[in-house]
Amino acid sequence: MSTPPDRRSRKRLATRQGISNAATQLFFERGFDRVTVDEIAEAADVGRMTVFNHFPRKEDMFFDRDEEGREVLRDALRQRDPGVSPVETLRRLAHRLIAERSPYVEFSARSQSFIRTIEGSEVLKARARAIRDELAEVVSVALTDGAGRPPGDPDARLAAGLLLATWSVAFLQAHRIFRQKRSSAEAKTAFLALIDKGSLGIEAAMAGTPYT
Amino acid sequence: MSTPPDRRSRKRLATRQGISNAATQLFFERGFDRVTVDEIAEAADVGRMTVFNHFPRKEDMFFDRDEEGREVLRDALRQRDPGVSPVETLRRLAHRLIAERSPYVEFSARSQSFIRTIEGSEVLKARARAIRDELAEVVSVALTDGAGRPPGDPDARLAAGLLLATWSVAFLQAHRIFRQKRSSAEAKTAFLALIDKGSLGIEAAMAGTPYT
DNA sequence: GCTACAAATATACTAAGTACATAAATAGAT
DNA sequence: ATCTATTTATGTACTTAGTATATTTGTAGC
Repeated sequence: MSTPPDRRSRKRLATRQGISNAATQLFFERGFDRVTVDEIAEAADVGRMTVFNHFPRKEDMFFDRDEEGREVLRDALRQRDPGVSPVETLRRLAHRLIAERSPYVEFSARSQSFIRTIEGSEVLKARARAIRDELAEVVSVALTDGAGRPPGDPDARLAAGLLLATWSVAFLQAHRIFRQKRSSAEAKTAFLALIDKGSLGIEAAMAGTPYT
Repeated sequence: MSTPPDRRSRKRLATRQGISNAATQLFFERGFDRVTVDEIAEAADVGRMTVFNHFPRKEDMFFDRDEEGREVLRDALRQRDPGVSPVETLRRLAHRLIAERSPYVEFSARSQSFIRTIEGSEVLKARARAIRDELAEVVSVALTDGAGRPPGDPDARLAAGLLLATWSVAFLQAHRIFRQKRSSAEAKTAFLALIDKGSLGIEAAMAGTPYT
């Protein structure tokens, strides 16, 4: 979050931010598929190759903070209370994110345009699914790490898959509720209810494994 | 499965099959991304536009039977014993598919090249994820239909998401086991063990809903 | 054989992404 | 302050998937 020391890095970051900002605005205005990379380069006042230099794929300009999400999950599991199961730890993380009004679980008019932009593009939906799988991999590795087990343990993979499925359904459903009822409170309630329900099931599935 | 009556349809189907066969062989030989549509057209001895006429996207030539999978799930849930829960119905379907040596749950050298081709291409992995979501949607709709509930019910979506996550992890894990141990029997055992474990958790999560 | 229609094909185009070469800016040393 | 090495930005040319549109060819029904 802090500004890098040398000018070179600062300028590089500024260029990147400029591209990201220009791209995001255009995507929100006209939809991801109706914006060309040439237009983004034009709007950001940089060369076309510079765009691809910072963002290998067009969709990376939209999802430019996916590493943050991975970190949140890793941190939560790394610093977990040994007396609390990983699944319960992530359930509590969901409640904490809501309580702290984290932007990750914000259900508002602004977050709606984000979701609607994704839903309007097959490319963005594909990337969102890929990120979901990447997050499941992070959780799976964190689970085996925490339990002193080799990575790739089938039970860890199952737990991680079920967890991300739960979060994914809860997240999307909360956004649907907000869209229908225009109520952030109801969306959050629905989100947590689904997280709790899913977590309960996962704990049951994992009974007897080192991840309980 | 039966041959259509008129010559026109037969020829159309033959053309389609020819393209699909040529494409599949090339994909297996060199990997999906290393085969161009022009080469496929050449190999199938048709024009390039004919290829896109039958398969809107390149990846549709690889996954050309995804509708079958949807049908299997729909049928299983439609014809289920009312005394048996949907989750249990699908758990039994998994066991039946294995018992009947269904090609959907075949773990062999042949199925390995299929999986390896997918894993070697981001495009194919993306399509596989999309199909997973489509299957979840099918299950979700079947669940609400069967329970006389409006589609889009959050609990149904959660159950469907958890189910597909379970099947997906079980499927991939079974293929990993086969790759490591070269044993179809061990792969199948691992597959069913994960299906059973996941199903157990889903039943627990859904306790109290109409889907139990 | 004539007409209607559907399938196959040709041509021309758009846009993402890659390969490769070059120019400009900056850091670090003298 | 200037030279040098390195990083960043950029230009040019290319590949490939996918689309739009028109045209040809083959088949069905009369």
